[in-house]
Amino acid sequence: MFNKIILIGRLTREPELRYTPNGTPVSKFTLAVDRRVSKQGEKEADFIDIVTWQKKAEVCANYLGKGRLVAVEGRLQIRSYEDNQGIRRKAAEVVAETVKFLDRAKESQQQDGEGPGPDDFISESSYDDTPF
Amino acid sequence: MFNKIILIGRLTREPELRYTPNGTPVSKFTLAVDRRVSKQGEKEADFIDIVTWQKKAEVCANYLGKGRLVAVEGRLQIRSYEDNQGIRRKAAEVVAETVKFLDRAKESQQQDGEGPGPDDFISESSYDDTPF
Amino acid sequence: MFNKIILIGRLTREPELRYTPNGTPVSKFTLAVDRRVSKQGEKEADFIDIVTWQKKAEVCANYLGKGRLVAVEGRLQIRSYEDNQGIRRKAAEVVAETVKFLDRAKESQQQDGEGPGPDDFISESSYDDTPF
Amino acid sequence: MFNKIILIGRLTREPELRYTPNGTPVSKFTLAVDRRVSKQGEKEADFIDIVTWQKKAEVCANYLGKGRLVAVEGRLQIRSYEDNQGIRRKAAEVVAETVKFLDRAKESQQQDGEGPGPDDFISESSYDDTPF
DNA sequence: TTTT
DNA sequence: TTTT
Repeated sequence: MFNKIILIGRLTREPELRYTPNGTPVSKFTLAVDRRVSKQGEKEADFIDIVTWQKKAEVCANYLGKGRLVAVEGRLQIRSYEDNQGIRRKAAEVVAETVKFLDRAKESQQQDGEGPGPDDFISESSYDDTPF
Repeated sequence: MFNKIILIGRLTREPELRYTPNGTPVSKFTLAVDRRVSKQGEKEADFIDIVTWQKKAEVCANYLGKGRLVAVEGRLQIRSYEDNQGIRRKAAEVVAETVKFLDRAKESQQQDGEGPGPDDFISESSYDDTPF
Repeated sequence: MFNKIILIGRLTREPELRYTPNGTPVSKFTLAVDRRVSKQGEKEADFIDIVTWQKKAEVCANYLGKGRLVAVEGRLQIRSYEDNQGIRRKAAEVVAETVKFLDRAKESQQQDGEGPGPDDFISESSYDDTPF
Repeated sequence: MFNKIILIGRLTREPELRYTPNGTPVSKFTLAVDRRVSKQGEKEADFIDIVTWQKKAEVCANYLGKGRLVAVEGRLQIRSYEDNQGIRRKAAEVVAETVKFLDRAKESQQQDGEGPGPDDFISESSYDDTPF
């Protein structure tokens, strides 16, 4: 009925971009979201899978890379499936509605020109091409 | 770094209450969070596991039951573990900081008097006995 | 860059519905959002102005009334204006993207049939007719 | 009953730090939160007042400055008061529970050593000294 | 000005 | 495995 999650964290790897049979772009990446640091100072993190669709998927794949700091707004989705050994598993992933870039790419990471920086927004409404 | 989730949904079962070896109460339940209804009107839901600690755990166990409507605010936690067949699994659960009751218990569900209703809050701060 | 607010509270009055010169429906109402109850038990609330546009505005005006419990998701907007005495004022209002009905209308409040209840959602995406 | 706001924006000025008669630190600053950029590309922002208390107030005053990028989590509070001309006014402000620094201070802004950077959190729970 |  |  209501399902909203907001995360700030860093990408643990390059986003991977795929296309569904009918050509819809999907990109996936994982966010390391640090937990409150404990008194002893050990750093712990939750590694949270993110999925984005459509134009956002392509923008993320083009401009984001390992280590980049982003804010993600979306909903938590739980999928039940069978892995290739026939084991029943559950997957939790955040379907991103908005991905905000909070730092700039390092020189070495840049692919084509500047790309969006900390003042730009990759959101459903601005890049919207969703057919639903 | 930032991890906040807000859910509204219904309990799929009675909360289960346990105690850690040192006596800390923990309660667990599952929330059915309906997704946006599709055009064809089929209802789909995400079944999201919730964990609460301390006093909140006891209040939830005492007053909540199957079918009750609640709002939960907390953080998404991803744990990695090995099940009893030695299979590596990941568990996603929401650690609740606040649980708000959005409807009243049915007559038959009430256990002891009225219990909290839609204007009461079960939160970290109001019932707080956390030692950390 | 990111601006998201989530409120649960009760309407302090009937929503008022207007139309802009070009015919866009706008409805406004105020939400009483109770603060954490203090130890002494005095109840305090924030009275927060809500604005909704388009179809949502009409649905809210048709089905909501004084005392109804709702969840609102939106963004906080600060407008600066001059009142009719020429005094510079600032207005804070929440532009609602989603309004969720969390209780049912009382018999006496119902206008036409049942209307949406605690499992229905009035949201941008479901009732969308926004031209932007 | 539930009141949660999450903002990402930049400080429009240095935070101002005061103390209540009984010595509690309070700091105030304003956040410029850019709205979705319109098609025509004109930049608009909401200027939102933030209040922080206790240790957080001092940390913000010590380490934040004009232009810094932060994430704020808190609740929206509406206060009614009379200004010094006797005009009835309403003030909207966000009482911050958590302030997260999303960029590093510029060389010239640094006051004492490094200070918190994009991986640190100034939150109720970590710096907590609240007597309530 | 305010809701249960 | 699932709630209204």
